[in-house]
Amino acid sequence: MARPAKRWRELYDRLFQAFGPQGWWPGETPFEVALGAILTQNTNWGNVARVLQTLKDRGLLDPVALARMDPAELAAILRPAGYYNLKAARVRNFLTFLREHAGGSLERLAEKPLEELRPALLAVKGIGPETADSILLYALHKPTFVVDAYTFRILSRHDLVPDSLSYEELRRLFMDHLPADVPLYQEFHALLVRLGKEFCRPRPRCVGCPLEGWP
DNA sequence: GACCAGGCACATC
DNA sequence: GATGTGCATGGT
Repeated sequence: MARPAKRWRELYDRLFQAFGPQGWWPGETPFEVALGAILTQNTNWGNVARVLQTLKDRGLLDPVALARMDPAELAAILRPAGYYNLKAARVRNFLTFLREHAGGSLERLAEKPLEELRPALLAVKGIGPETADSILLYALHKPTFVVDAYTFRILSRHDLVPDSLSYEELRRLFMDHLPADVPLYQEFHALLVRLGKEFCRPRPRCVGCPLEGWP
């Protein structure tokens, strides 16, 4: 988008003014955040929260404990989050990645630079661009922008970008027009999700949307 | 009962 | 590169 950098900041300011700070991501530890990122793929967050609570109650919200579990048993616990067989495999792929790259520690993983981590995460089967960027931004505090279905829908519905953009193109637009600021990226994405959930839904169309009349 | 939800891999053209 | 399909539960 040929839109100047000022416009991107204005979009953020408008959303922040409308909704206030979102305090994302929900999760007490970086590992819980990363796990949530995988489990919420194309899935309502409420279903994911239920699974995370079960894991927490059983003392399983831990890389070592999860890796020790029988795969079928893991899948059974993930059931409420949907795609449970698929997600059990994806979680296990991530655990293997974590062990091989950082001895199972997200704190140690965070010591590596973004430029190295992003391609490495994307190489994990089951971790695509949105999941990778969510883990990087919210669990590892790396300055990468998270694009999701809400982001596409909001920007295209309000004619802020052409709807032909790819994930990477839209991500670059945000990053090229905003400073590499982790809290800013975290809030911005969270605000877009908030807007998407409350107003910019598939049906009915936006009513009373804070972006009406903007720019 | 249809539609939706903070995707991804894989096949096919 | 674009498009179609399978994966699955739970809320509205």
